[in-house]
Amino acid sequence: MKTSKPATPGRRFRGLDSRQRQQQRREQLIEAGLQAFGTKGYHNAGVREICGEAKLTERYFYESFANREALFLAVYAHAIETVRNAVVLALGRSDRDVRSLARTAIRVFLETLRDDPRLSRILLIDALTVSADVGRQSQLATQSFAELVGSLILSLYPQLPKRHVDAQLIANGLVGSTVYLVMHWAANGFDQPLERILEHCVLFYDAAGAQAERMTAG
Amino acid sequence: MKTSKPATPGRRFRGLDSRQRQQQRREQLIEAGLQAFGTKGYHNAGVREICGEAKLTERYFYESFANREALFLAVYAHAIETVRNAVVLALGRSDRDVRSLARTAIRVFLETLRDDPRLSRILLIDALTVSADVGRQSQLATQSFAELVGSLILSLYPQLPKRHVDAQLIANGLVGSTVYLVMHWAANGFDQPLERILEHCVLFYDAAGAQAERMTAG
DNA sequence: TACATTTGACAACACTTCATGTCAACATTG
DNA sequence: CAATGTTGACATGAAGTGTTGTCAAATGTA
Repeated sequence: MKTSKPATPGRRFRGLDSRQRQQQRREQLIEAGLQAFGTKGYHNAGVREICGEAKLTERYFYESFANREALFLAVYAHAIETVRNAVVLALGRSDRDVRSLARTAIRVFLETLRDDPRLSRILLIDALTVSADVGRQSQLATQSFAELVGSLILSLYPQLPKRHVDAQLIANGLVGSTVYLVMHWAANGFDQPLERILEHCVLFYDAAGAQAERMTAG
Repeated sequence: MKTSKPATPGRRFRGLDSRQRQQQRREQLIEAGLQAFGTKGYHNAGVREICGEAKLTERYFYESFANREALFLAVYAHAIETVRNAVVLALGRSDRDVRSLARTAIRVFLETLRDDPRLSRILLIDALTVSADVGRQSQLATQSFAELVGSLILSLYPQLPKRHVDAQLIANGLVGSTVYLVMHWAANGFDQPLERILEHCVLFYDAAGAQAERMTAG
């Protein structure tokens, strides 16, 4: 790098020192990446376009990111953080009973993606095809979520006959049904009311729960 | 085009007339596309590499396809045909009872994708990000499949309270759970035995069916 | 054998993108 | 104001890709 940052705060400019300005530029780029990737898709958004969107020049792009993939990774992390924050925030002021906890979690999930459709493109579609590296990363993320669901199932139905049924696989299937319903919802422009989608999402969780109960009994 | 095909069968070469040779080259290209797209992904497989894989030169590529996307479309159609054929063939010699029909269908689906992992990459991942056009096409395909499942549900539970439950949405969720389980299975190298995955797939169909029954009763 | 057609290897061109570099204009401090 | 850090617009080169064209060798036909 030619422009190696000094350790000092640097001269102030527009009320901000150099570190703050760089941070601000980085955030502009992430927002621009969210916009570009989230609307046109990763493979149809070039560095030039992203910089135009961010109102910054290419030089500042490479100041913060080694390449386009690195930016996507940051955008992806940002997107997943957005969703996660919304969910845990809502869970904080929700009931304690597990069923309504799950329901609010899913509702907030749906709300967040509907309110910013770019997120769904980033999280559910592009993340799989950007690169092998990003693909693994995204798999780990959804996997950790599925594991949460899995442990929830196990805590609710500890007697599950493990020889025949794997709570982890059930959790995966549940995540899949939810994700797929969201994808379909988004693909059709979020035309149906959120409540309707939500009801069908939880329907699967209820159905799986009932099935689990049936199997622990029999 | 300079090489405009004559309507006549043309001279014989290597025992085949021109039309047969062209057909054969086309199939070589589709097979090569299946290999390249299915292993490295659409966005990481160039025309040159595909031609190398097919042992043909670029000229013959553009003889059969206008561009890379056109080839992908053909590969996609081929892949979906492969799966469809396997499923309907198996259904032909299966029982009539609906549950075992569904089970064999899913089993053959799983077998086909396990025996050729390239198919799952093409059908489940790449199809979404190649282009808006291909994306729509793939959505239509899975949608038509979901509609089949949906009509099946309706025929089994005609009393479903339509005001609150949409058989189509349930079908979508079921497709999603299956697809997701397969993706996860494939991503981990098909390590778990097929029967185990199959059991968990049908578990969701059973669970949804039981739930539907519960709702028609109540 | 002589000739036409088909083929394969590869050159060539246009085009795009990434990534870095140049330089004048601007803002800030002393 | 002068000096210097900072920015934006744009040039540039390297590399890859898609697409068309050239040409000699191989393969068929008369």
